[in-house]
Amino acid sequence: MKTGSNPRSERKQREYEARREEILSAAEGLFSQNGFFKTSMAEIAEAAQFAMGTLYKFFKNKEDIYISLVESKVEEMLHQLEQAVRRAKSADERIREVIRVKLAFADQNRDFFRIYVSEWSGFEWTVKSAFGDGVWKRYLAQIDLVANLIKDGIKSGEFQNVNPKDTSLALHGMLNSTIYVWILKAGPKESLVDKGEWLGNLFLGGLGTKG
Amino acid sequence: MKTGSNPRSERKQREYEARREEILSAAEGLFSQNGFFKTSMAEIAEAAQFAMGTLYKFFKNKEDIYISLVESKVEEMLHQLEQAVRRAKSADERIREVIRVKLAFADQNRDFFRIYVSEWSGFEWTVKSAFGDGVWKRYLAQIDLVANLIKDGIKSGEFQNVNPKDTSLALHGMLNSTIYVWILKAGPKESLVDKGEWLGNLFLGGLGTKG
DNA sequence: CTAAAATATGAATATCCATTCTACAAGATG
DNA sequence: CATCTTGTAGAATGGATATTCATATTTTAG
Repeated sequence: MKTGSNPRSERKQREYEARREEILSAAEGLFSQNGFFKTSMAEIAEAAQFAMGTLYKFFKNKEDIYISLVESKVEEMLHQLEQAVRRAKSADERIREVIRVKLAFADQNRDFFRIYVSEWSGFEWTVKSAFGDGVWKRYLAQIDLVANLIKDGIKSGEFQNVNPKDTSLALHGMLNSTIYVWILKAGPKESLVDKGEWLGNLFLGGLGTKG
Repeated sequence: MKTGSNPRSERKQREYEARREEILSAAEGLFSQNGFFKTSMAEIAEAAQFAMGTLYKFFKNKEDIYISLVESKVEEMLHQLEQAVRRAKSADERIREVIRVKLAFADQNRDFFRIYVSEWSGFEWTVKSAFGDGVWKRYLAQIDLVANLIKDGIKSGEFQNVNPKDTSLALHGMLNSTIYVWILKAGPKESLVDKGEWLGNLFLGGLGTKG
C-alpha cells in the first residue's frame, strides 16, 4: 500500500532529477564538441560517471537525451525572449531587447548554442523523427514572436512595410551567424553581448548612409 | 612505349570525369535528403547505378565524395560572386548583385544548398577531418569578398562606418536563413530570387522609418 | 580473333556502437 | 536481521554499414 507520505518520495524525485540533469549536462559538452553522431553512449556514460545501462533508466535512448537537452534550453530561451519583449516599450526597443537577450543567452550557453545552431539548419532532417514537435515548434514560436513585434511596429509607423515573418527570419539568421562564428573563434577578449548595439543599428538603420 | 597519342586517353579522361560527375550528382540528392550519416554507400551506388566497389575507384571513401561535392559547388558559387562584384559599379549595387547571385545560385542548386547550409553551421565539426582546408577556406573567401566590398563602400562614404567582416557575416546569415527556410517550404509559387530586392533594401536601408 | 590490361562487381569482412539483459549492491521494510 | 525493492553495473548481443578483395566482364591492341 505505499507509504503515501510525500517527503520521502519527494526526495527520491529530487535525486532522480538531479541525476538526470547530470547526464544532460555531461551530454551537452560532448554533443557540442562532436555532434550527435560522433558521440557514443559509452562516452556519455563515462562523462556522467554512470554505467551505460543506467543511462537507459533515465532516457529512452540516445536521441531522447539529445532532444531533452535541446528542448529544455530552447524553451528557456523562448521564455526569456517573451519577457524581454514585455519589458520594452517601443517597437524599436523591443527589437533591441530581443537581440540583447539572444546574445546574452548564447554567451551563457555556449555549448548548447553550438548544438542549437547546427540543429536549426541541418539536424532537423538528420535526427528528424521526434523533432517536428518539440524543438521546431518552439523555434517557430521565436520567429513568430518577433514577427508579431514587427507587425506592431509597422502599424505604429515605426517600421517600414515589410513582410514580418521574412524579416524576423532574416534577423535570426543575422544573429545566428554572428553567434556561431563568435563561438568558433571563441576569443576570450571579444564580448558577444557588445555586438548587440551595432547589430541593432544595422538591422534597424541599415548599412547605407542615405536615408 | 604507349601509344602516346592524346585523343584516345583524352576520351578516357572525359569518360572518367563523366562517371565521376554521375556519382556526385546521385550523391548530392541523397546527402541533401538524408544528410551525411544517414546516407549509405549502398544507396549511393544504387542511385548512381554502379556497384559499391566501383565507387572506390573514383573516391577514396564516403567523406571524399561528400567533400568533393561541396568543394566544387562552393568554388563555383565563389566564382559567380566574384564576377557579380566586378560587373556592378557602385558599392550599393555590388551588395545587391551579391544578394541576387547567391539567391539565384540557391534557386538553381537546391540540393546542394541544403547540404551547404547545414555544412556551414554544424558539419564543420562533425565531418571535420579534411574540411578546414577546402570548403572552409572558400567559405571565408566569400565573407572576405563582401567584407572588402563593404570596406570600399565605407571609404567612398556610401556606407556607415561598421566592422566590414562582422557586417558581411551578418548579411550571409540573413541570406542563408532566408534561403534555408525557402528550401524547406519549397512552395513552387514563391520565387526566391524575387526576395532579393527587399533583402537588399532591408540590409542597406534598415527596418526603421526614420533615417 | 585472342591474349593482356583495365574496369566493374558485389559478396565477404571487420568494425563500431546502440541497446538489452543478467547479475550485483544499497537501501528500505517489517 | 532477513527479505524485498530499487538502483547500478558492464559484458554480451545484434544490426548496420564502410571498406576490401577475389572474381567476372569489358576494352584494348597485336
